[in-house]
Amino acid sequence: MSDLLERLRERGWRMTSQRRVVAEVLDGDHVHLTADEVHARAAQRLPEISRATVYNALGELVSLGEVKEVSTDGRAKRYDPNAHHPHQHLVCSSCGTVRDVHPTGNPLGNLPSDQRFGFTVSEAEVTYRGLCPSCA
Amino acid sequence: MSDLLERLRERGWRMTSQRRVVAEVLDGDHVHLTADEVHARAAQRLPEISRATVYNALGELVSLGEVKEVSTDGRAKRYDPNAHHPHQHLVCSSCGTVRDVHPTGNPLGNLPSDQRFGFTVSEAEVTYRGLCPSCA
DNA sequence: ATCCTACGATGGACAGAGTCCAAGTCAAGA
DNA sequence: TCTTGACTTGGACTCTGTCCATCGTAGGAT
Repeated sequence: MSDLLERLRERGWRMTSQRRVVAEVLDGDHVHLTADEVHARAAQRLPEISRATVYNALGELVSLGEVKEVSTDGRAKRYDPNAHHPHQHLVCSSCGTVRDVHPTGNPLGNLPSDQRFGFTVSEAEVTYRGLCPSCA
Repeated sequence: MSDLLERLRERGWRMTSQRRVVAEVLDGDHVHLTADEVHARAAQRLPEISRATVYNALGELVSLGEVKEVSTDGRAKRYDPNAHHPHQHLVCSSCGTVRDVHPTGNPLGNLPSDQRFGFTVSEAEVTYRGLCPSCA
């Protein structure tokens, strides 16, 4: 882990204290923070950091493919740094907790060509919903 | 089709002109309108209808299980009246168009119990993404 | 057919998430 | 150390959705 900073530097991402803090907050496995949560954690280390900067940094990390945007409900998007390891999400319908899961099979394979309607399909995103142990 | 009104009446849904118009706008297959789009279409027939009323009606239709809420991106939710026929969605990453699709297999079956982490999993939602013919 | 009343509609204020912009600041190459 | 283009800031703004007090009306009761 924690080679996120490393990779970003190698890719020529201009490093500022704000960007470093955002990347550090996101680094790790099973992290699914909202932009506001990222901002709150970043602000613990760098109190003056602004929301706009956090949104900018997150947007760039997404463009760079280092972080994935996940919208599990209609509420705030979550940012998942585990972008290099394909996985799906299991979401608690009650409290919103998110777990990374690895289903069997390839979801893209389940869409026959007569169901693609001329689309160039590039991705299949599966969201499992249910109640987590604490909420059940 | 168009027995949506019928079903609602049978279920004792108090019928007002506003609710009727909302239900009529939503009736049909392959309809995936946002709340604002529903409001706009409803307002063509009933100019004074308010946004709050549309949101109320949509919320109730969802509670009644007659309409499904779909959040394909982080933006506005879409309302899918095709709730009685299980299906998944194919979304254009560029223009946001949504198509109903019927993949093979049962997505819930692809999540082995050692990947459920104690959750009571009740639903699997698959979103295929790609470019539609016009955007490709 | 008319009356009652509880349920529904209205619209304006409010809230949460996210974007935009002009002005100030700074990382990093020369 | 200097320079400059890229980055940051904070406040205003947009979009989506919710809330609430007040008014209107569907539909059962008479």
